[in-house]
Amino acid sequence: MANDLTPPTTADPMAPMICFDLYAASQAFTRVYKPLLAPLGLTYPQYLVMLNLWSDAPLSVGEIGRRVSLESNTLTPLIKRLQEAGLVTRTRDPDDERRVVVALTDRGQALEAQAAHVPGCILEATGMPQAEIEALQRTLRGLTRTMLDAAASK
Amino acid sequence: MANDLTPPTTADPMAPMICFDLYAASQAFTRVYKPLLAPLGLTYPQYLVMLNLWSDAPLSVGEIGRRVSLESNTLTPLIKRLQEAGLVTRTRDPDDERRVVVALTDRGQALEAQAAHVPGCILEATGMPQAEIEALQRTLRGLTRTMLDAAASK
DNA sequence: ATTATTTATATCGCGTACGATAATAACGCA
DNA sequence: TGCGTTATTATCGTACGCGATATAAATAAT
Repeated sequence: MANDLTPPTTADPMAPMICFDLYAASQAFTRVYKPLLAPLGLTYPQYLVMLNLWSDAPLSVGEIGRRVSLESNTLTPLIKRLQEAGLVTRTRDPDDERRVVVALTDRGQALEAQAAHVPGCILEATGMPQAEIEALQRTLRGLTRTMLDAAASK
Repeated sequence: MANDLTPPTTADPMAPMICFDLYAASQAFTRVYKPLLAPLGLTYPQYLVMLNLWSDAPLSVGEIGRRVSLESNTLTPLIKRLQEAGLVTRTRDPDDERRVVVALTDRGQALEAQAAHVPGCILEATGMPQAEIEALQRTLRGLTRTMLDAAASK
């Protein structure tokens, strides 16, 4: 650790931090999403949940969680906020009283049309051709799987 | 055990979400970092701050914020926790009383050696050769810049 | 059938993120 | 000099993200 001549100034401690680059890119997306989603009254995680409901509602809390990689400790309050906003309903599944089924209200359903322009705006903001984006997605998914496996095998 | 990699359904609403892939990859890193940093008593954002202090302490709050892309609303409580842990000191800059200068304590300084193995563990967990990681970093940094420019120009 | 285990949500606490705002110090200029 | 402006940090409120734990329903085991 102690060395008197190595230059700490030239070595940027953030330079090798791939995780930081991922974080920064993710935050940059959030900034682009925010002005698009704010008029709809949605945060980005809420938008991800609504995307899945627009596609496949009704869905249980657990099924939503599997799709957006969140668990009930995050999803329960998030979905309650969507409920308070009048976008979804939460009801116990009669066939399995453990489950809570989330469905769209008319207002929640109607919001889909108002959000239709969002994906195009995001794609445009990336400034990358679709093929390059898909290549990046493949790289990221492979990396994610490798990291999760590493974390699991400990 | 929350995990979904490839969409088995035809119309997966998450499929085109590059932002979600970034988020998932970032979370995967967090899971690998956590068991490495927990013995040091650090969270990942705290580790990023300490990295910069190990390299260039003392640093003002604003300078740290510029390096880790966080502002005082997040950094002030974070650094106070580092202070309560006995790792750093916070003092007003006599030359400019607006600034708060963050410096390392002996314990904070000593922690660098205990964290020396972390970057290597992360690199190993990615399973990617250094060159490929650097290529990914370049892609992400370009994308980040483009997105931030898009957000600013709007 | 009773008990044990698993599954599905919910609750709690801590630590980020971040927009909005406040408080104080330093600076620019008439 | 005085005063408006900018810069730096802190405070507040809302919303995630997640580990740990709790609760209740469904299922498996004995």
